[in-house]
Amino acid sequence: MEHQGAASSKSGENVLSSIALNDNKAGMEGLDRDKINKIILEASKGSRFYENELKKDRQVNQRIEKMMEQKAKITKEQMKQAQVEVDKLTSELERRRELGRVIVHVDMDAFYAAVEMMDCPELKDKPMAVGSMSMLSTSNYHARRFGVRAAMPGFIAKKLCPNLVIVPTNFDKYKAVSAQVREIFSDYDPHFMPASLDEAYLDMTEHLEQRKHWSESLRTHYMCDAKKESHPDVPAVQSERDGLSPLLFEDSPSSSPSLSGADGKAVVFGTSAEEAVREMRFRIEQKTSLTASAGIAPNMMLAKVCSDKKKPNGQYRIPSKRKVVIDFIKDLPVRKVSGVGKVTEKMLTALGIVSCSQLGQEMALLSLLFSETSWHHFLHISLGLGSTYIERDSERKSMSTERTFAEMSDAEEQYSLCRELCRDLAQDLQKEGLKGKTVTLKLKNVQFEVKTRASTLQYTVCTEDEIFVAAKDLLKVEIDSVSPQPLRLRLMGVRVSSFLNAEEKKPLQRSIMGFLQKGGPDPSSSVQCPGSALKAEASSDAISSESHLKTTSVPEQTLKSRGHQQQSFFQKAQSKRIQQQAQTCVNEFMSGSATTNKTAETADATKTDLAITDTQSNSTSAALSNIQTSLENTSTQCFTCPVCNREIKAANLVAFNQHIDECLEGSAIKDNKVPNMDAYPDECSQEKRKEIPLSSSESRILSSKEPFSNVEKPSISISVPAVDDDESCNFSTSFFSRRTSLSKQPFFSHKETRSCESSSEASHVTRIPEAFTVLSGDTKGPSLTCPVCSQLQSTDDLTLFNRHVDMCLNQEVLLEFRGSHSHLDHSDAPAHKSKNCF
DNA sequence: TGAAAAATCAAGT
DNA sequence: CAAATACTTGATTTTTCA
Repeated sequence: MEHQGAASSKSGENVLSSIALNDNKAGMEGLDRDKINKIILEASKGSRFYENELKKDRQVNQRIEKMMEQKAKITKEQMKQAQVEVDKLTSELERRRELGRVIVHVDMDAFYAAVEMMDCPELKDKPMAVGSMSMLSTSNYHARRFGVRAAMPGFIAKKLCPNLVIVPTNFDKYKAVSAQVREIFSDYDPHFMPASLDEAYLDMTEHLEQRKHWSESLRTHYMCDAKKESHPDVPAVQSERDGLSPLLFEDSPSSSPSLSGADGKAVVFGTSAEEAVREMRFRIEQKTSLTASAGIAPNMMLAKVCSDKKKPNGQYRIPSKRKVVIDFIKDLPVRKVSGVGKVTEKMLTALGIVSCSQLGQEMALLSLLFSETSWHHFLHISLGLGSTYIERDSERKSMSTERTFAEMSDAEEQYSLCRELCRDLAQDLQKEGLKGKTVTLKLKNVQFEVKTRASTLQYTVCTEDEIFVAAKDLLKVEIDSVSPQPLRLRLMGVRVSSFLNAEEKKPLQRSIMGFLQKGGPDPSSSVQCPGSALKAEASSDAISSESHLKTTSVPEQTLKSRGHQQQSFFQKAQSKRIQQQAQTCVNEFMSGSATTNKTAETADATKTDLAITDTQSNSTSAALSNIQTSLENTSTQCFTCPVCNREIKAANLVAFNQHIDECLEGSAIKDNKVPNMDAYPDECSQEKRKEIPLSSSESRILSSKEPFSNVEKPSISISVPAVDDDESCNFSTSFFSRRTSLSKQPFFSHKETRSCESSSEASHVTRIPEAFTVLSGDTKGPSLTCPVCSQLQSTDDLTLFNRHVDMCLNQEVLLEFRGSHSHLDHSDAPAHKSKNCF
């Protein structure tokens, strides 16, 4: 009732607040706001976008209503209590108030637009904006007079200002200019914090301390020149003529009297904070011919507000005195403070709070209505407090990419786009050498409703294929959930997060066994070529010091702490191959079947949670038998023993595995590296799996609750229902792990484990295998044996050795696909990169 | 009850 | 010729699920 509906019905302006013009920004004074809002509304009304905005607005109103109900229930007693707590915290904060630092926030004026105008002087007299017809990033001050501003779609801007020139964004250009500006920043604070390309926080305290003793010459700067150096290809516009900010305003306020000099003239700056900042801005302008605004204050929050105060091309300072700060805060609208957005503003307004002093007065109430973090934030604001310590480069937490497009309803197309996004993202990730465990898919349908779906894997990913495997599953679930209707999308995005933190990134001098066993890539060195998950694994760990070669086990603690996420190098390699194989099978099935539901996921190696049981639907069994058949087709011929490297003709895998076992027994025992195998129960006899966990649960390398199941089987399990105990023995995908628990078990099945065993739930405990070692004999001299081709390598350089193993493994992958799967009509390309998965 | 997922808010362009 | 509202990141809050 008292809460305004989506649109307030007062005097002519019934425009959604979210759509309406925000004219509190610089360059927007004295506009005909009503007229502008009317045009915006006309252009928006009835659109799906607008409808969604209405919907969101209603949601906010509901929240407000809830809040008001809560407020009504608050008792006097509660308020009193709350007030006590607020007062307590207030005096605590007051006691700790820090006024000793000089924090500066610098913000370039209409940055992108200014750069574009510099590059193309014809633009400088015209209203222009940077962006596209669908969205503007920023506009010049000319255009702002028409109400054209950042975050406004271009086609609406055109209605406001038909002559508007829209220039596409050119980030490389902005970055280059930004770099020049940052050079100057670092003269005043080497640890400055960039907030974006055109914004930064500086702590000038130290600089000012030193500056006091600087001679005049150190504070003298000259007009021009630098500009030409920095922009050799750009005509130096006409800044020489006007002195200041010719690009933005003819009537540019000359903020520093000392600046009105002629070309080449020396300008001397004083030692105060204001003078230093003025100097900095002067240098920025001389160097780039662009202007900046700045705020000087005792903390970041205030500095940020200040930099907006005298925009453009001005600066404002709040002296470091408590009283001045309080006065400044008094009438400041809360919305001006960074961190208070549209929604918070609206909620506060509903409580009658607009200014910061009102905020302070209502703190007791707010502490009862908002979360602790929220009201603490509010309290800081109301006291004029903010951070006085500028954080250095904090670690990135996520990376994503998303795209908007014309309606897309075709699933095939959607998968293909999804892959494309994964590819782009993988590229970016690899540029920074990052790998993350969580993959998030973002979808926006044509009604503008946004959905995100995430899945956290047991290991880190960074390649196109790895990300896609997870992303496509998430997508599939969504497609299935509305089928047979199509998903009608207008945006799709993929994000990777949960990067390993610095701790986990520590290379942790690992033993060669650790490397083989757990094989986790060291993300800090995992700059790998796209699509080659295998590669980096080897290189990253190649550094393991030789002195560790003899180590035969990794301390339990270490294993626990480093987590379950890691597969061994070989496990990964194998699981990858298996994955591809499975995928191919499934693809085949899918392409030949009308039932596209549910089955694909069963074959997927990395999905985390699904488990298919034998109670599944017909289509599932169909898929399985199909997979089985196609596997059988390729399973009965010739095998290469990875130990003796000979071609072995075997009737079945059991026979072949027996051969390998014999081979191994021979060499391992000889090397005296075999632990007492009897200590470990024979897994085969325990495990008679009656189900086929083709699913993702198989891919759980380790569950966090099973700290020691580190050698659990990775990746996919395409196992076959237990028929005959012996025959159904599981052929582990995990190379080493199986040695440990199954001396009788096959060790490496030719066509990669068409069946496998033990899902992560397996109760047995597998030990770190000391059995298998790449060391043969002494640790002196070249003595490394490749576990794939089984040949003694003539090097003891681990890097070289690993490279060799890599080659071996990759070769196999290629061979496999060339050979065994040529009969598949729909097979994926060998290593990676098949555009369509379904 | 706690972690993961999902949604929401906010900030910059 | 008409239609047409972005992208990236971090933080916080809410929901869900075991």
